[in-house]
Amino acid sequence: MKRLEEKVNHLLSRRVVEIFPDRKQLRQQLESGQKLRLYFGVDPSSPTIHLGHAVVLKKLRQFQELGHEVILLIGDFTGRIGDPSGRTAERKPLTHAQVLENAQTYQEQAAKVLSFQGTNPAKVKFNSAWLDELTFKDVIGLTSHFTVQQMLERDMFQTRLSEGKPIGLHEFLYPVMQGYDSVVMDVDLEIGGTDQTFNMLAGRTLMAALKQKEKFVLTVPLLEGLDGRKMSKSFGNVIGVTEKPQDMFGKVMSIRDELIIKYFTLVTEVSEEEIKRLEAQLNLKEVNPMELKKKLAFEIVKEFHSEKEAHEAAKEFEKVFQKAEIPTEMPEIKVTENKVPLLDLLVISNLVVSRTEGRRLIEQGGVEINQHKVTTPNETIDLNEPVILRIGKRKFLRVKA
RNA sequence: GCUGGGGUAGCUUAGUGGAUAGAGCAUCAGGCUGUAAACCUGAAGGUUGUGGGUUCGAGUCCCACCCCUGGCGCCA
Repeated sequence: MKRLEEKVNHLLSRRVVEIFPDRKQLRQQLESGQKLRLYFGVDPSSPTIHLGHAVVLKKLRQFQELGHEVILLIGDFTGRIGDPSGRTAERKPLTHAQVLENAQTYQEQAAKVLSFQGTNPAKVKFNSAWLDELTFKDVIGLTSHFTVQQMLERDMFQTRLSEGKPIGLHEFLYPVMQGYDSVVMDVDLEIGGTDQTFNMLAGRTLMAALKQKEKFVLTVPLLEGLDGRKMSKSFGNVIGVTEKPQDMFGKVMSIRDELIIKYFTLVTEVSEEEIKRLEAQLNLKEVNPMELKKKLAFEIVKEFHSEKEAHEAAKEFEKVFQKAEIPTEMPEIKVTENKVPLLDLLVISNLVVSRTEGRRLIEQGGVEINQHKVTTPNETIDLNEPVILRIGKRKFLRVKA
């Protein structure tokens, strides 16, 4: 029993921001040994599951390991309507085929963290299964459980109201839809990022009204992306869970120092005591943050790939970026001529979109051939021997005749 | 029905009828570094919502249309 208490403690502390209605009640339920049904809903608009999602998935995984029933809900219906919480007005409606395809890759990606096999496999559901079936009458019935005042409490709406910006009526329906998900699946708990708090709480309202039942809500912290803003596809600052070890390692190395500890806490399994120790070292400047980041990158690659690949990625990183050597592997193209103008080569190989861009990069000193900076744009390359092209810091290409 | 604001780069926007439409953020490259961040240098990015008109000359003025949007009225 002691062990269960410890696990529950851990479950409800790390990677947790808030618990509704309160932590104590959820703790009691969990300690009683009762199995809960819980879910996390993802928006299928972007095909990548990134480390931000992984934080939530890890929380689900913990519940899964304790024997609770976990559901990954694909918001395919919601995805087809468009997301109101951003001001991204237009969002291409997804076709049914696209949704299925996304769902497939979602599950594959989520499988990096969650288990979909074995004794207590996580389930995948689609909310179109029930949302498509609702009649207008049903919808009105659902909305009658909310007041406009409740909806307006939402920060986002308050802000827009005071700025005189529009609020679409349909935007009030999103929380209602999400809430209905909870009711249909009859869950005991919903987990999501703090940005979803309002929507998840709407589920509590509906659950109480329609099923006279308590639904817990647990929020996890949002993970900042490479540049410190919220990790989001539209900012281009994401690290995908299925990215190649090399890319993953490199991207982690490029996060700002202030995020190191947060990343350790949220996306690795390094113990909290160890993290505290690292944080102290960092604060006392006993360690070069770069070294710590290498450890972080290693842990993350290990987490999503394997220890072996993490070692390799670390080695490769040191080789290419710290010792400025040539990577062991790189893409390769073959050309038919023995002598090719450099600008043509850059365009053919898709390293640049136009000759102008290629010229610019060369003039700025961003192009190397066999580790020598190219200085003149109108150079012709002799391909009797294969050459190695480098554009910027990261792009390499081997060219053969 | 009445009325106000707006549409210029991926985003936010500046721009008296007068030169090649300018800036910040984001992007890309270089420098400094630790592939950090910040900073410095440089670059790319535009059919100025659409179509007409006036003019030597229109982002700017006129007309029509399209799109976004605030408010009022109509329901006591």
